[in-house]
Order: sequence, then structure tokens, then C-alpha cells
Amino acid sequence: MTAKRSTVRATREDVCRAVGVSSATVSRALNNKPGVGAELREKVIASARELNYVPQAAARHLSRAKTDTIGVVFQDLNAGWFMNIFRGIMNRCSGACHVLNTLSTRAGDEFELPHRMLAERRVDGLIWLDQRVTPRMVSKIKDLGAPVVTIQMKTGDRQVAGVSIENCESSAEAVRHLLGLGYRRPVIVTGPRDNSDSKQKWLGVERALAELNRTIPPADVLEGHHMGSHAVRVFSERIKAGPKPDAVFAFNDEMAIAILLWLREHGFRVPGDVAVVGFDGIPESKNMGLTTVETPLFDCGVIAAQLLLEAIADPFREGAARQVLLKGHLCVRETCGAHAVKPAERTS
Amino acid sequence: MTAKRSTVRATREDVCRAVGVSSATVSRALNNKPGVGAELREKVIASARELNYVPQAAARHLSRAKTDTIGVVFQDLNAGWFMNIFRGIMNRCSGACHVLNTLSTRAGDEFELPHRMLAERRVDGLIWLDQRVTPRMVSKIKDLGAPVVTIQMKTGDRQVAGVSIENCESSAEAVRHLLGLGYRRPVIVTGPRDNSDSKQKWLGVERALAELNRTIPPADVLEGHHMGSHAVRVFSERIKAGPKPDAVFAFNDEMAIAILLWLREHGFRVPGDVAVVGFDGIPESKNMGLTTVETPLFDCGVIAAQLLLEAIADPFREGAARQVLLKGHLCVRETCGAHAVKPAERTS
DNA sequence: TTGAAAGCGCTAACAA
DNA sequence: TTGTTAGCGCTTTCAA
Repeated sequence: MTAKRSTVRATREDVCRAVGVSSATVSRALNNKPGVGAELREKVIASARELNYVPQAAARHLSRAKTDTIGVVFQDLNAGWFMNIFRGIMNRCSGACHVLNTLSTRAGDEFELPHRMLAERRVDGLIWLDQRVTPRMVSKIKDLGAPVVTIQMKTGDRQVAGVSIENCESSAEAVRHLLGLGYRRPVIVTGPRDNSDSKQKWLGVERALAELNRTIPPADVLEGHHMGSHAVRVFSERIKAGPKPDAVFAFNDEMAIAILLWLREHGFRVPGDVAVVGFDGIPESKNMGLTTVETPLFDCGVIAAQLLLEAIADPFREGAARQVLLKGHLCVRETCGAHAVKPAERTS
Repeated sequence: MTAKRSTVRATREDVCRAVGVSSATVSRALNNKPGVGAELREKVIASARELNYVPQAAARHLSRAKTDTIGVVFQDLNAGWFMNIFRGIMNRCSGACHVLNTLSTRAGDEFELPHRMLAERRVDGLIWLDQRVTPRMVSKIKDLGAPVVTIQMKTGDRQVAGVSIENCESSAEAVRHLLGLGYRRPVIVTGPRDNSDSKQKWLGVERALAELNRTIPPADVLEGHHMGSHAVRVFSERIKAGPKPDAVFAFNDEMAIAILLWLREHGFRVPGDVAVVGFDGIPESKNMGLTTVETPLFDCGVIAAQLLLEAIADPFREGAARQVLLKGHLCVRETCGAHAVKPAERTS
């Protein structure tokens, strides 16, 4: 009744023989292309199943000049940040395409790896996430002719699609919140001076200050490196040097949490003595009760994948190089003191 | 002097013409194969560079029957667990091969996706991470003839390479520590009853109890689902129902942290009233000061990739299907009370 | 509706 | 050392 079920892979030739048709017909049947009789198609599909035949990807790629694969280039495998974007990407791609993943941590790789992926035609397009990238790199990659979607990257190139988290207004919101709660002497821990995200966040700080007619002394603006350990160093120095601040706004959660832990370790109550607000909304922020600006990283990934798939499907479509900006929103938790009992009511 | 730098991709034909050699020579030169004069090789390489020529992956795959790509199949994108293994894998693969990533969250995918990856010959081998997998699936995948390395998976098949975290002794160590600190009434929050990791951890619990001639009443053994929310539910019910425990050992950090937060929220001091110990060593555990069994997930990824690359390089090598077991180690932090000041010395 | 045959771009065996 | 050529396994015209 049933033909022998081979555990080894059958070749396409086997299917042709079994059904008594040509390779072209098998191709048409298996790829759901028109030009095959309905019953014949059924027979081919059944036979392929039976014989355990699966077409080889490499041969299809070569012939179709398409890989059904997108590349994802990450600068870094930082748990909080990366994971959520990645989840978004995988979520959108699942069932739609494969995902070839690459890490461009080392200097030099930031250009080399995405370039090779595309030049070797391993992928039909790229999601590119790297802060170190220059307009010149972007332009060279663009010349490869494959669609690219950047994430959180200032390419300065309106022809390259990009999705980013909005920094300025989100940051302003955090500052408004802090000042609105009555804090008088907030310290700001920024990112690196030349980091564009950080610059935008600072613009937001200035905007909020201007609205409320306030200023911050330069000594209360500390340059961080987006890393907890460094943030603690500059912050603790500031504490020792100057008048006690009553709040901190750090430009990312990693720094905020490190400072939060340092404060508690050194006998400061948070938010009682010093309020802390972060930026990003990494998973840890929830456990720590950190008030922070939650950024829609998952959506970021979904949308990037969506834009890329659209561009691959039709490179000339309207708005193939769209720029998407996603707003963060303030997530009020414990460390800003908005929910806190008043000092007098505290159990010492 | 310099030939015109084309921004568009050149074909191999261009290189052949430019240097005045055949396609075979270009192939040999570019792939570092013997049989080309040194200066000619230089000229080919220079010309390829100049013309911006990059060989196409698909054609190489087809011709060599090799993809220089490994597949990684994950059941889920859980931040703590997954990330570290993934980092280990990427770390080892960087420069050695590409990584095709797939998520097999949906039921049915756990077999379908790895099977397709291999059957379509998209990858030369697979790192497979999925708890739902059955011996039958393993055997069918094995029949595809490509090397597979499983992570934390009980295949029951000594012919399939695997790397796992040792659960039993690591778990025993945690219990010994807790009992050694003098806790009298520990509650155990296990994983799902049919989960093999959980079973092994339980064996460790029993081992430690036996050594110390102790027992735990059945009511103090709670079945968790490895999820924080569920763990909190069963634990809080246990608190209301029975005599107050003085310690909790949860079979993963997610549950431990959820319980820890719940305890503090409900006025229990940790470790003053109830000590908490977890298992895994996810990043959050550090911030929470959670005493836990740290598992070498990063190494797990590195070793899995290493085993796979070896097996791909030489499928018949000695020990191509090696089983590697990595021991966890107890990381003592605050929540177990080992470092705690005595109750009398506490500031209320 | 079906088949024959020409590529897709590369590698490797065989000749020179 | 170098070139010629036959595949690798698929898709896709073009004919029948």
C-alpha cells in the first residue's frame, strides 16, 4: 500500500520518477504556482511527503536570487535592550522569513559584517542596529542595493528606513514629573557627550526646565557612559563634593539602578532622601521599583521587521524608506516618590 | 592608475577579465587554495577588492554542499536564561560561522522548524534547545544526517551530543546551605512535576535532606510552573494555610524573586523572617541580592557551539556525540541570611 | 497543462 | 601552475 518510507533524504529525481512527471512540474506543484492540473499537483505533493523530499534552499536561492532570510546586526547583546527588540523582530519574522544573526561588537565589524552579509547575498535585507555607524558606511551599504532598516541610528539619510525611540519629549516628561513632585535639586546623569540619543535627551531636559523657568547648575550635570559602574563613580563624587541633591535623572536604567543601589548601600533612603528616575524600562527596572521612561522596544523590533519585509516585497513602494518614531511613556513606580508616604509617616 | 571604482557589485567575470585568468584560478586565489602562483594570487585578490567583487554564498553552498552556518533553535526568548546561552554561542561562532536563529514557541514548531532548517540544508548543523522534545523527534532529526547539539535536553540518545547544567548536586548544595544556616522549616517551590530539570533538582533536595537526616512535610513542597506569578499564588496560599516557614528554596530565580518581592510587600523581612534561595543566577538576581545557584549558561553556549563546529568539521571524530555536564555553584548573597546581622542587631 | 533545456554562480576533477 | 568543463539542484522561459 504505502511506498517504503525512506529515512534518508530523497532527491527530486525520485519524486519525478514516482509520479512520472518532469522536474518543472514538481517545482510548480510544490511552489503553488499555476500551470499544473489539480489532481497532478496533489499527487506530487503527496509523493514528496511520502518520500520525505524537501527542496534545497541553496539551489532555490541561486535560481531565484532570493533567500527568504533577513539579517540582523547587533552591536551588543545587552540583555534588557537587545532582547526586547530581538523578540519583536523574531515575532514578526516567524513564519515569514528566516533570521540570520550577527554580532558586530569588535571595532571594524560594524561595517564589515553587514556589508558581507549583503554582498554575499546571504540575506534579502538587513536590520541594522549600531551606534558607531557613520553616514559614509550607511551610504556604502545602501549602494549594495538591498533594503536596510536601521534602529535607533541617526543616518542623516532620508532614503534609508529607520525606526527610533523618541528621546527628547520622553526625557522632558521625566523631568517635568520630577520637578512637579517638588524636587529642588535634581542631578542629571547623561550619556556620553557625543552620543546622539543622549544629546536629544538633554534637549528634553532643557525644554522641561525652560517651561518651568528653572535652571540646573553645571556641576549637577554629570556625564555618564551608559554604564552602571561609571555612573556610580561620577555620582558618588558629586555627592561628596557638593550640596546634597534630592533627585537623580539618569539617561538609562542601568545607571539609574546602579545609583539606586549605591544610595541604599550608603544609607540614603530612596525616594525619601533622593528620588531616582531612569530611562529605558528594562526588565530589572520593574523589580527595583524604578520610575522610568518605558520605551517600546518590542514594537521597535516588530515595526523594523515589518518595514523591511515590505521593502523586500516591493523596493519601489511608496514610503519604502519611511522613518518611524516611537514615543516612550513615563512609568511611575516607587523611586520617584510619587506614591511614597510622607517622611513623617515613614517607619524609621 | 586606479581602475574605476564601481559602486555596484562586479561579477566574477569582471575579475577574470581584469586579471586575465580563468574563473577556476579566481576561485583558488580567493579561497586560499593551493595551485596558484603567489603573485597571481595577489593580483586576483587585489582586483577583486578593487572591483568590489564578493562571491555569492548561495552558489558556494550549492557547489560545496556546505553553508558555514549553524542553526540555533530556541523555545523561547526569556531574557535571563536565553540571553546568556545565546551570548556564549555568538561569542564562539563569531568569525567561525554564521548563525541562523529560529524561535519554536508554538506547539508543533518544536519539531517542524529544526527539521526544515536541516532538511532544506540551510545550515550545517543545529544547536537545539527545547524542553518539549521527545526521543522520537530526536531520532527523526538525527536521521537527517547533520550534527546536532542539544542543550539542557534529555534525549536519552547517547549518539546525540548534548550539554547540560547539572541540577541534582547543585540543588543539594543550596539545601545544605540553607539547613546549615539553621533554618528549620524550609518550603520548596519546584518546577512542573513532569519537568526533568525539576525532577533532578528534587533528587538533590532529597539527597541533602537524607545526609542531614531531615524530612520535609509534603505540604511544604509546592509545585511551581517556573513562572513568578504562579509561584506567588501557591506560596501565598501556603503561608495562609500552614505554619510559617522560615526559608524558601525556589527552583528558578524568576519564582524566587517574585516570592521575595511578595514577602517584602507583605511585611516580611527577608532574610530576617524568611530566607530565599533561587536557582539560575539570572542578571536580576544580583540586583535583588538573591542567594542563588549560578549556572554557567554562557559557557553552555560556548561549549555547545564548540562541539557542533567540531562535529561539522569531522563527523566521525572521536567523541563527536559527547555529553557535557556543567556544574552550577552556590552564590551566597543577602537573601539567605548568611551575611545578615543578627535579629537583635537589626535596626527595626 | 506539461516537458525540455538554459541558466543561476560557484567548485573541483581532470587535462594541458 | 593554469584552464576547461561538468556538475550542484533548483526555477523559468519557450515549445509542444
